[in-house]
Amino acid sequence: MAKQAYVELCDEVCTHREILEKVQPEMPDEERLYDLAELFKVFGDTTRIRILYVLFESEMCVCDIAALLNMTQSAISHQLRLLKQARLVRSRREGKTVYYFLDDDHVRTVIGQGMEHISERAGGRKDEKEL
Amino acid sequence: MAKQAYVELCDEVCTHREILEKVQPEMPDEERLYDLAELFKVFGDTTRIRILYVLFESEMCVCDIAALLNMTQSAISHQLRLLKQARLVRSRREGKTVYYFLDDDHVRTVIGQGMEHISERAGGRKDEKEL
DNA sequence: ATAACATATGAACAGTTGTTCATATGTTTG
DNA sequence: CAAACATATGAACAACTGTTCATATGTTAT
Repeated sequence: MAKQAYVELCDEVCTHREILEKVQPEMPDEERLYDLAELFKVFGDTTRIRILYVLFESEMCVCDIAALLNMTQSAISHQLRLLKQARLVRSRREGKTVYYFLDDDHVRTVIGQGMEHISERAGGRKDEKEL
Repeated sequence: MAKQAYVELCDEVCTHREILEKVQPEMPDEERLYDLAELFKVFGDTTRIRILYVLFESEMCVCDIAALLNMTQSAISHQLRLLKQARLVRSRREGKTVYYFLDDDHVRTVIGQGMEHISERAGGRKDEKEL
């Protein structure tokens, strides 16, 4: 009922110390897991996803992205800052305008895998291997 | 200042209709982009990331996950529901206990790529190709 | 049927997040 | 320098999210 002190697994029915001993050493540090979640949070917003998609095609300045996505310059600028902090985009200044572009290819892979995943939904996958 | 009616790009300095015409047809439907962001939102939480990592090793019942992560059964159950709705995990009942396991391999790929991305941070990458 | 256990779920509350608005910074041109 | 333009940023507010608590559902054994 209350919080378990150590790691008191549920009765002995379903769980075993064996699992614990197998799983725990494989877990990354708390800090890494936190950073990972922070990274995915950045992907977890429609505006930012749209920005990234736009940048798939070509580098672009802030006001263009704003125009393309039909949003205010301020909103885009705020989001670009987050994308930059997460190292998903970088920027380059040319006179008054600042061009943003994708940082590395993990962005493409991650988004690509995500797209695949949500696409499978529509497809078959009716087979449940359990009862 | 106010919202642009159509797609009025920023002056003519930086932007061009060409870009617009190139980018816009490549953009997925709003609905897909929304679903994609929703998917990544699911990855964007430490608890859920930790659950997924635990399930990398082996299927597991709710109370075991709760014990391993030192969280309440309720909290884990709520999160498992989200993971299930996102089709990242599935479940299988065996008597009183319900076992959860990873649904497909996109989970591994996505998390793997995410890990790679945050790891590069520590590494080199000091080269800025622009001024 | 009742008790015991594993899981699921609704309501509520605190903490977080995305946008807007106003304004600041930085750059170019006159 | 001042004006014009592109971008950045701080404050504030509404909307959303994760946990907790209480309780419901489902399963097994007595």
